[in-house]
Amino acid sequence: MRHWLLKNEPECFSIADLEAAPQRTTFWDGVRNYQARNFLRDDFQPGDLAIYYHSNAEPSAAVGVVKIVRAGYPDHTAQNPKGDHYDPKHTALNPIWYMVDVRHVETFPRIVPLEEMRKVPELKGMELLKTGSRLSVMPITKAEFDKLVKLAHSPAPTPTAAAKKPQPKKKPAAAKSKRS
DNA sequence: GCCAACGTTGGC
DNA sequence: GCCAACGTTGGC
Repeated sequence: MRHWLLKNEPECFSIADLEAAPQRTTFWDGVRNYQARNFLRDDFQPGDLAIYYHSNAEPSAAVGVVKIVRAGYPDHTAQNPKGDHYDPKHTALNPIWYMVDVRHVETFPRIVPLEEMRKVPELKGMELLKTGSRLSVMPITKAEFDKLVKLAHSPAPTPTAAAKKPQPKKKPAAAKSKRS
């Protein structure tokens, strides 16, 4: 059994949306990157667990756990010319893009922000933390998975005086259209 | 909003 | 097959 990290913008589909979905399950569609596709098509297995990560969020953070309930199969949203994820090169006979089904397992009692993850030695090796990392589907180790779950069930770290910075004023997030 | 980093495209 | 231009991602 493998462990994964799945990234999505909450404006697009948040973990709350997944929790509210029928059977608390959805297909993880719209991945249009070959490296991520290979993971989805070749390596995801039912029973695998994944960290749900909110990107472009305030703050960006690990927010929960999902379980893979169906292995990779062709992403039919690539065949919808009206959809955001249309790709004319993808056909039913020669599929290019794949998706998996995921089911909600847990919404963390405390989210683990990216900023906090960067400070945890056990998480140093994660692809997510690398500069310029844009993969939306990536493997993580069991140790990394367990550490994130443990952090999410522990109190927030108390910032030291030195680490405390005045928070710059933030504008409320503008309404965003669904990501393409 | 800015912009660095990245993947993809297309001219040659 | 190179690589510059382009579009996108995503933290800040």
